[in-house]
Amino acid sequence: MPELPEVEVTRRSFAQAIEGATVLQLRLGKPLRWPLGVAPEGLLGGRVGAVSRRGKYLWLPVSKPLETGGLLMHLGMSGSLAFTAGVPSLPAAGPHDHFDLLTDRGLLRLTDPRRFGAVVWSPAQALPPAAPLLASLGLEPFDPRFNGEHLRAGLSGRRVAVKQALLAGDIVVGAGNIYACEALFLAGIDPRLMAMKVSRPRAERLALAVRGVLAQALEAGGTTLRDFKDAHGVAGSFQMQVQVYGREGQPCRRCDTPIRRIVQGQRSTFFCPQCQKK
DNA sequence: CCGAACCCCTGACGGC
DNA sequence: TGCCGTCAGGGGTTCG
Repeated sequence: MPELPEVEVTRRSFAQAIEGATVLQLRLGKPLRWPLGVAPEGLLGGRVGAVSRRGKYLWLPVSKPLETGGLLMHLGMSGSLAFTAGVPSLPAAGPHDHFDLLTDRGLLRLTDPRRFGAVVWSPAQALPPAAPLLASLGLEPFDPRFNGEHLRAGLSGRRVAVKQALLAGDIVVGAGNIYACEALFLAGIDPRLMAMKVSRPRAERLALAVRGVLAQALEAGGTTLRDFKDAHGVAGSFQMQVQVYGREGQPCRRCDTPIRRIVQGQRSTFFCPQCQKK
């Protein structure tokens, strides 16, 4: 469910509140994608640092006098984080609450029905770029180095559809299924176009569209199609601005042609057959 | 190395 | 109501 804007909105909604907190208790529910990788007691007494983000991963540093590391968290398809200030002890956990970090500032709780999400301990001081999970990630969309040239270089030589190349996340991170569809619409590019056939000027447009749509979504607090909420339970509103995603059969907002839905790499793609060209 | 298929898991929804 | 197929905002792993 969460793409970069939702993850970043989540991060911003609790980073300040939890920074400097002391870990009092850690409770695990059902297993997530991978084991935590550290004994929960090992984090007790640790101090929470500044929460950061890489792609759709959150990094929550926890330092102790003798050891230091952090929690690398991913929300998968159905995960969300909630931070409740001033919780004195662990409240009862629901069937989908799989990770609770109780601190002296409040409770950080990961709820994830499908359990595609993850919380993994990494014994690193800062967000570890070499961590296996992060090693092959592309540039951040707001990194000044992410531009049309970078995108064109990343797409070159690839025989997959441009939509799938965007989703792969090794050129630029953060655009998931919604925003990849939206960016391709904004750039006027048919999602089925082979990646290597995207011209230089179109790569420029696409880079701007990717960055633009993610920025807009961020500003709108993310997209809430069904259940996204930030760490304080606030929903996003970008769904109001969506041009193609989830709009199969409905008229294109620009030209009235019915939006089409196709399947690429086992995932739905929505596009306007009139506005988006090969 | 690349690309495609498969898989993890649960819930919601539409059709019969 | 109940059952079944389909779909879902991600992405690592495996196979050809």
